Amino acid sequence: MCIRSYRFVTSNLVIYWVHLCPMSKKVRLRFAPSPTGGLHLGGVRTVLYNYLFARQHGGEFILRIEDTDQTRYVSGAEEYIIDCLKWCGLEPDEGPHKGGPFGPYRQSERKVLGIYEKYARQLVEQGYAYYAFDTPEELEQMREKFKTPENPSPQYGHTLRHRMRNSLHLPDDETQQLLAAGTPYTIRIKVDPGQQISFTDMIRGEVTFSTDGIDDKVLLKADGMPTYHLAVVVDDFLMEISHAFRGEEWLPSAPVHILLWRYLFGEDKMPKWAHLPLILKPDGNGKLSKRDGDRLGFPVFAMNWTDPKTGEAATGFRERGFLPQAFVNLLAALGWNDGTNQELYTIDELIEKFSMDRVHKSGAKFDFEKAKWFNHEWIKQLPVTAYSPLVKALFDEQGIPTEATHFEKILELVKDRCTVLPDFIPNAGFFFQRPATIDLAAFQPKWTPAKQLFFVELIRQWQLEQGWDSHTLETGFKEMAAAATIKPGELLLPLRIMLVGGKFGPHVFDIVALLGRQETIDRVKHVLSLMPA
RNA sequence: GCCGCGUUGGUCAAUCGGUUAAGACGCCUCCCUUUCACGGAGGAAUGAGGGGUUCGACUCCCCUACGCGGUACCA
Repeated sequence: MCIRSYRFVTSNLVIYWVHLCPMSKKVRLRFAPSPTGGLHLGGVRTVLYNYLFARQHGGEFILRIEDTDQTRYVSGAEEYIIDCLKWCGLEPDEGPHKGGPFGPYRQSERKVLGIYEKYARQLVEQGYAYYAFDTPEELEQMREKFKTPENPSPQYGHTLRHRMRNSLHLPDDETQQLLAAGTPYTIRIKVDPGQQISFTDMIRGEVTFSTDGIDDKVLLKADGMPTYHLAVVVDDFLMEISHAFRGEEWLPSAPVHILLWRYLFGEDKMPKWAHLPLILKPDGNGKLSKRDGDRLGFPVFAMNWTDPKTGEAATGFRERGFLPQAFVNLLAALGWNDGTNQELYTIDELIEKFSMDRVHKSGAKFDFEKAKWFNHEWIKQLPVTAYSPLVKALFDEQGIPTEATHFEKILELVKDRCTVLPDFIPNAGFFFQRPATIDLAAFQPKWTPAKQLFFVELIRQWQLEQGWDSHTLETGFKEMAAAATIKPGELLLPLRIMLVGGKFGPHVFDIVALLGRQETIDRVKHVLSLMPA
């Protein structure tokens, strides 16, 4: 990049640019999920904050698939994640699905290239890591053996590693023999006690850990795959990541990553870290999980997800009838605000106003009521053309014909009363097909022959009616009511019920106008025929 | 157990040492609407506890409690 700029820039500026180049790192962020299942609310929010920061700084947003655990790999999960990002409008600039200059973007493919192994061996040579030959069973025995009430989970670290089978404590020739014999091994980082490791988190400020409590994490697994710890730092370096935003659950392992940066690439090249607060379950405590959604009746995944192994299905916000604009908006607001009273933001406004230092430190309980409020607001504010195809698809699914020419006018008329997209069905369905049930009981007790007569006369009038707009229809109706000496209120409710089937819906004469002359008359006639003469 | 992070109404939250401690969701009341919503006007409801520092603490420090996260050849 520097070289390319060189040609187009005057010599004075070149000096400036070349001088600045190593310092002013291009802004590059990444979302690095494991393809193990549905994309959780918290995951999408992590994506969002990454995306907003990247866009705000004219940088790039990268998708990297961390599929280093073959036992947890779920087929289809990667495509699903990509689809979710697309639905949310948070599309990466680089990723496994579209390539880019820093590929491959799947860690399993990068592993084949020997990338991680190279760095793992380098660490061993430098004395920062070592070979460990302990089998899973041996590790289990160790944990069992050294477990005490005070220390229920003994760690493989400076206090215990001398009792284990590793290149640090085995005689050199034995290590060489084991290696030569092809004995399975892992490579573990050697963490020396007695050091303080500090770093500045963009949300939390300075955070300090002592190496005393950090174990010798496995870097390279026996199958040759890197663990997360090795893979993130190697890939963040190789992909020139400038800022790494991830969930708070990673905070405790940050010191391991910092050590790795120090040993491998230099701490000065390390991305700036931010550990995002968790999204908590609405009741009680703890991380929001899919189970909470099932239990409390709301989605936690962005889109529908069915686990291919278990067949277990989970509904998504999309299928529940959320608009992506609302989904992104509500996620942005969960843990961040700009200090004003504004709550509704477009993605462009978010890009402009988002700032990491206004992200909360503490987790937020998810409130589905508030989430629905956001959606409701977006349905009301957006022009119906923004979502009418989605609504049409919903009607199609229900087998409700929507050939009516006024489709969008109808949606416009009822959108204020729709919180999620499927709400359009009960609120607008009666425009397209006659109500399945008619709440006769609501007006039958007060029904009189005079009213019956009024409606018969009304039909006759409407057949002759010149104009067919809401206002003239209403005045005509009221005049007739006056002539019949019946209070309009006595007639309005029956009319409404004849047309929509119940006590709901927009202004009656708006309905009459949109329904059209023939259909309105037919519906009135039909109900009249149901009434005792 | 140990390590780390956190703690303002039921929930999301503003405040960055001096305010009657905003606003939103939800809830309640009223108005509008001869339906139901939308909308409008009100209302109830908050700084975990204890010590400091300070003329003054929700804001700064310490302790305690509580919660969360981590403590895997999972991410």
